[in-house]
Amino acid sequence: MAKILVVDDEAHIRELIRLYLVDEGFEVIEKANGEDALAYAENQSVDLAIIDIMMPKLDGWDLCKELRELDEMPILMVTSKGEAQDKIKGFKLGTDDYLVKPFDPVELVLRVKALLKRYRIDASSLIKLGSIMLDRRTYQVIYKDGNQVTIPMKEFELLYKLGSYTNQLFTRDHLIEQIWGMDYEGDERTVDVHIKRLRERFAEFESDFKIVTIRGLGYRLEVYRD
Amino acid sequence: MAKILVVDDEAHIRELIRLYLVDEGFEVIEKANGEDALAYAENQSVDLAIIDIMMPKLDGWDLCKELRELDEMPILMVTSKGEAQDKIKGFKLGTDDYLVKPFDPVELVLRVKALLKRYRIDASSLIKLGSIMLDRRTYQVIYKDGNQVTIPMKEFELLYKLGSYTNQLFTRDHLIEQIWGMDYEGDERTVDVHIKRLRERFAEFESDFKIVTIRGLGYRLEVYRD
DNA sequence: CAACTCTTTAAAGAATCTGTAAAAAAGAAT
DNA sequence: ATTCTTTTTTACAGATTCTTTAAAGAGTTG
Repeated sequence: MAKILVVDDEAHIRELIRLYLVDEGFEVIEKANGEDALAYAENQSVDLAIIDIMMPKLDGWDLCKELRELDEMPILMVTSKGEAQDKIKGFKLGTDDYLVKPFDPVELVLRVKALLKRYRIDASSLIKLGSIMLDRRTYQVIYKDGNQVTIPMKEFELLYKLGSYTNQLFTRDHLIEQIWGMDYEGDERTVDVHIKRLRERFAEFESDFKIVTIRGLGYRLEVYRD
Repeated sequence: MAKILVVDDEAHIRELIRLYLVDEGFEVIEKANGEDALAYAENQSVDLAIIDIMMPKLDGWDLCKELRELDEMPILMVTSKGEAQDKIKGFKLGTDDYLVKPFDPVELVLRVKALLKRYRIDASSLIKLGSIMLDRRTYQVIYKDGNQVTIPMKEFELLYKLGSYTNQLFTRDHLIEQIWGMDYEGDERTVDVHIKRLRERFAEFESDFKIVTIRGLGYRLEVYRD
């Protein structure tokens, strides 16, 4: 399920949000201030962020801006009453939706779901590639017999990305931007090497799925069975 | 490419927007009022809408609301100066972005692209030639059974070009200019060789489509069935 | 710190694609 | 029927792109 970052300095508000979201099967990460939230998002992927505007250290708007630079994720702002002016500001910064405190938690859940849908984010963190599965939460490969194995991070991310959109072409550019980050300076051939290792590692599953080279363009993952 | 609905009662604004968008390869549908726009969107699929707020009949906000109910499409609002209040209203209705007139067309294009990316929309340009299809995004041939195959780039481009305007004559000159670039120095016969390769590759689909030689002039692609 | 794994780089080796040139075939024209 | 023009076919060499390998660098762990 989707991982949601909840940033608010009031613990009871976070608790309230968490309760409702967890109930819907979402994974919730709580942070009390923008700084902690940013530090987390820099290392871990987050599918959606719910951010309170008024916060110590890094405030909601700045966090929003920073997150936007990290990744194209949907952001839901929470404002206190009487901050109308802030709405416009948020609008400009590219917030996707907002709620005014006090809000109905049910509406929060609805909006979260709508945003995930709008961003075409597939909530499940489990991907099935023929007889194996990839679990994004643990970065593990799960075999049919239930065996779980950890594989190198980059390899996992690459396979996971390709597997998230089977049959779709990914250019090396695109993969590097998505996995290594847009500021990556290195060689494009790095992708090739990881692809090679994945092919090697999963050679025995050739009849389940295969990474296909599209000459001059990139790679594509084909799945042959469920 | 993505199809964009432009709704504005001022013809010259529509014209301006159209010029820039078409230049980027988008397909543009112009409508002068909300009613016409809605009627269109109800029957034809649209990837993104650019809507002016002030319009006769059905105004921008109402159109926005109606479109939202039709389909989850990104909407870019265009406001005239001094309608600050409207921004908040639009925000609530779930507009995705906005621009204030007069705007820089280049920025419009940037925002359109950002929205399409955010919504994960990349309207692929598919061409159908009898029982096979060509996907420009991936440079691949898609067979009826769903099999996707990569063919050499130049061959693909040639077939794609011919297939984009079936039955229309293309001189070698024209093809070279379009595919190889106007600065291409090489021999015209190169086209012939690629045509030969295409004919060979798709020999089994002769009853679907065929590349016909027009002696002394060039080539033409005929399609025999849908 | 030494051993380990993971990641990246660099470069050689493979595979594939592309353009050329020339021979063969086909189509017009005389 | 012969000649001329244009297209098709063939084969190959050069160019481009991908794969593989090996080794260095970075980061971790005992």
